[in-house]
Amino acid sequence: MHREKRDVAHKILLAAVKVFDKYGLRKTTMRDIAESAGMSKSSLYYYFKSKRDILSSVVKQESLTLTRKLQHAIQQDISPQQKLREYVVTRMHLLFELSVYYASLSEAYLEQYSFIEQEREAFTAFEIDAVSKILSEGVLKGIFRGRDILATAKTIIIIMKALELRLVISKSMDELDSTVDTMLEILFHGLETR
Amino acid sequence: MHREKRDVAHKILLAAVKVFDKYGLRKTTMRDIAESAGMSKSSLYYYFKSKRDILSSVVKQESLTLTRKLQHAIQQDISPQQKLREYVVTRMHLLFELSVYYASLSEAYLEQYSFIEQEREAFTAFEIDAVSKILSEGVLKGIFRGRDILATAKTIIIIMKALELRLVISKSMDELDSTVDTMLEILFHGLETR
DNA sequence: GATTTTTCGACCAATTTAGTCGAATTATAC
DNA sequence: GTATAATTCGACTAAATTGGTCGAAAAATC
Repeated sequence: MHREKRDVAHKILLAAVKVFDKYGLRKTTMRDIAESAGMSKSSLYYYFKSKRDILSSVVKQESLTLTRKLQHAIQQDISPQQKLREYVVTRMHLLFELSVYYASLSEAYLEQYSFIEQEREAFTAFEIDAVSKILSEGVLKGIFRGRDILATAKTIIIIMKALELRLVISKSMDELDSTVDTMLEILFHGLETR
Repeated sequence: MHREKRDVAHKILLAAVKVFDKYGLRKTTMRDIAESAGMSKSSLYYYFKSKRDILSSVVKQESLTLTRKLQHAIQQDISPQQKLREYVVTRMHLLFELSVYYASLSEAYLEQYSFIEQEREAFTAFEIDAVSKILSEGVLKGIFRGRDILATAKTIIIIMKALELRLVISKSMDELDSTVDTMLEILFHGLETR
């Protein structure tokens, strides 16, 4: 019974993602989610206490997927350059897939939800940590210059945010990958010791 | 002054298409259109008397583009098979571009608007006429079998409606084209005199 | 067949909606 | 310049839609 309750809750979240994708976060109503999940609006409230709660659950779920997969991508036994490349590419592909999370980072109307702001900050902290570690490792191995690592990490994250814009992504994924290649090429030759 | 009034009206329609695309027909509000057009909601009513009027104008405009380009595609001096191919391919590409028109054909909520129903019927009539003519020409030239042309045309239109589903289209356009090729291959060998 | 879990229709207050109107602003004509 | 016409907009309304509640009906479990 506990099992089943969780299953229904999960089904609702899947339905929510579907309509969030379709209409955007702001335009999606509880009625939309209910219809998509194939149940009445009232029943939704048996599993979630508000629309905010549903959105929060979706965001938390996608957030977990994102950080887990990013973490995994950079724990491979590869060079710091390859790690940075893996991080950037994986990050972009995931942000494209995890569309609700992406929207939560970019849609202005969400400022009303404090948990979104928290999530944004937590993710930024995660990114700074992850990129810094890659840079540190590169410096230790004599591959990257021993610059101010924190500042460098923040710069790289800013560049990634630029790449993440839907404008860039709306082209094909292959094209995106080669854009990343080019960018990383430039980035590396600025970073590596000569 | 007459000139400028039409320009503003046109600007509003472009803005409307943008937000219709973004939110869908049902979810788009006059406020959304006004914001997208960079003017106040009230001003919209100086140019259009209702949301229905705006939607109607967009649909009529796209409808004209669609039928004009389809007409043009089959007036080339090519074989009946090539004409049929041109028609199917052009139709699909256009329905993808003319997204509001596409939505107007498929979104259930629009049943409330009678002009949409009229438009659907008019387009179907256009299609039956166009495809029938291609088939007739083929029969005259001894290329297609002399079957019941109307029934055959209707069947082809049904097949096109299946291809038009966003499911198929969401793959790449190239893939779509080759799907069409394959389909037409099969279709022709059933139609041509052997 | 009693009890607990789950679903839902009816309902509510608050917000948002399409659409109106008259006054303010701007452009045009004289 | 100033009268006149074209255009914009803020304030407003009535109706529809919104997120959310509640208690009764179904289903599932015991």
